[in-house]
Amino acid sequence: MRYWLFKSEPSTWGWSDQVARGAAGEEWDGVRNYQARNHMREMKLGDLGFFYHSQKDKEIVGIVEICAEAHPDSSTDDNRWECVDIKAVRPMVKPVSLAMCKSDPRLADMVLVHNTRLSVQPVTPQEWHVICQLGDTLA
DNA sequence: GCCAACGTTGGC
DNA sequence: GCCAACGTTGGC
Repeated sequence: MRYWLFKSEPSTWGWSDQVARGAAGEEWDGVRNYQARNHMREMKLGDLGFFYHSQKDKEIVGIVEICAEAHPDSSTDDNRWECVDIKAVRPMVKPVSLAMCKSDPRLADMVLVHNTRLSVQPVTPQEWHVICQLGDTLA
């Protein structure tokens, strides 16, 4: 089991949109970055991820689960691009802000802290548990 | 709104 | 194959 982080601008696709899809989940489409795509190719059914709001909020707001492994991105005919499907599992009891991540020494090496532009990122198990604690949320 | 970081494109 | 120019993202 591995852990991930999905970044989205809430005005485009936010946590409430994700929750509205329910158990059916939704394609994480539109990614046009090789690093991000490669991470999605590594994802397995049942892997968990954080859902992060970029721009205005800058905080981790929920937990999602991979409900379909990598497949062609239906938003393009270009077969280079693939995506996974994710479904909402539960919200963070308390959102964990970027500022909190930056100020916690245990999260100093987190990709989110230091490669702000990558939209799909790996999260280590240690980082996963620290953030769940900060968010008062069940890992 | 600005700017730094990063990825991509295209000329050579 | 290198590198300058350009576009995009996202934090501040």
